[in-house]
Amino acid sequence: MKLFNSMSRNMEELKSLVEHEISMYVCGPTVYNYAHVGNARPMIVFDTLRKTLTALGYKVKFVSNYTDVDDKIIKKAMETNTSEKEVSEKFIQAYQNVREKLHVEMPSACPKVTETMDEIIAFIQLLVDKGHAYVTDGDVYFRISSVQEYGKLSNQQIDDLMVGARIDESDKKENPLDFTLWKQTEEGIRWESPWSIGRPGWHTECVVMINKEFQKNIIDIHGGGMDLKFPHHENEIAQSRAAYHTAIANYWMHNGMVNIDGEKMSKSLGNVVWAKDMADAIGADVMRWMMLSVHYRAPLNISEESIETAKKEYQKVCNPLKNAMVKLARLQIESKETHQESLDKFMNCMQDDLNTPNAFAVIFETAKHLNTLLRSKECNIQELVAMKNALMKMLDILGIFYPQITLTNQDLLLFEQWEHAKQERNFEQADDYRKQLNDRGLL
RNA sequence: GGUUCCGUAGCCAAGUGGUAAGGCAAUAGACUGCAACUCUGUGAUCACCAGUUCAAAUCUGGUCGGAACCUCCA
Repeated sequence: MKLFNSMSRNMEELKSLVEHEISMYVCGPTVYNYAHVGNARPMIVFDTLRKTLTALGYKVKFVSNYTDVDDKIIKKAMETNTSEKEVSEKFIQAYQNVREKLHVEMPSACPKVTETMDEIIAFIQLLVDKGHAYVTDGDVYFRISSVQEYGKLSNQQIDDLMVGARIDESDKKENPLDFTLWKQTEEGIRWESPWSIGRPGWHTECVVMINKEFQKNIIDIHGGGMDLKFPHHENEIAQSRAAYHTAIANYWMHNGMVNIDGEKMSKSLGNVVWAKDMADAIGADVMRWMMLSVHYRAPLNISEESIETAKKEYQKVCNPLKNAMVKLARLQIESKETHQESLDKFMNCMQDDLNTPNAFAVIFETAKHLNTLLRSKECNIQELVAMKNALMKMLDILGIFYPQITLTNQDLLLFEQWEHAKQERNFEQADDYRKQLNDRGLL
């Protein structure tokens, strides 16, 4: 498996820490609203990576967090006159629903900030003790200057970052780039700590959760959206370096952003699309199809046209699959025989940094092969079985579902009647049978 | 201002040194009782300029155009 590592900006062969096992973590959402289609992309991308690795024989432990403590959640709670817990619980549930809807396998664990508070406080204390963090008026800040290689992931020089850094409340910070580990607060949900009553900063939770969930200071893969590279992931690395001298993960993966009709999705533009709405409107399979038909690192533009194309393509692949299933069911042939060559070709694409566009080309090729077999007079049944099974396995790895066909005795009879009627050139009758079969979803 | 990425047929999109995958659309055929499904054929020299090389879409330099991040958005 080759992966593009954002840290080295190079393609690298994946070597796991433990043979045949992969530990991976993907930054989850702040649960103050529904998941939008931008949130859906990392869900689908990393779920596909997980499925691919599993297919390659790895045992994958996949963790993704929920940030359930944040200014936005507090704001929402105050606005709606509820508690932070009610807000976060609601949207965590909504997020889980979206996962389910999109055929995304549930993570091995979904830690929450509120349930990791003791560890977070202990971790901050560790940083303070080691001199990597300092306390000012009840706030705790990370001391950027205390670690080497700050800026390596995002490939930025500290001096350059300084130029763009926001200079406010800097009277409290030694350096404008120092980030908050703990913030003293007067309102909203808050916890007692050695420094003040307050809340943790955003960048600490992921490091702590990784350490806690995996019981390790370093994991194989850390993923998230491009926009998290800086400062979030950079800050995670800084903290891990400070505490444990590791970069927290060996491979950093970042998915590209989603645009709607060529524009960035944002609240101000008013073009935010909720993942659940799109899934309901076009179906999970078409949605996955669309998202995976572009390489995960490239930006993805969603438009009416790209949706229509995905729909047609998905349909085009399902048709021969369904026809093959019907044909084999009528012949009462069941076999697990798989066309290994096609499957290997597909897997090679997937192993090339998840090159799903090329993988789709193999899918189209396989579908065409099926069609050719189906329309030939002397259909090679053995090959039909093998190609059908190969195609199903490919779609399984992409998390794309397809029709499942099981024929009842009545269905079998209908097919025979239909064919008989056609032979007799009784087209009225034949069309009636055809309609019945069509209604049963068998044509 | 800094960093990164991108510009391939009408559209989407692979390929990153050896004479341009795939899909959608279009078009011409074929199959078919009709329809649907399906099959076959047809299209680009890769933004522009200069250079390196026997050889470049692929490397180098420049120009033009677009995007993201640097401001706790995946």
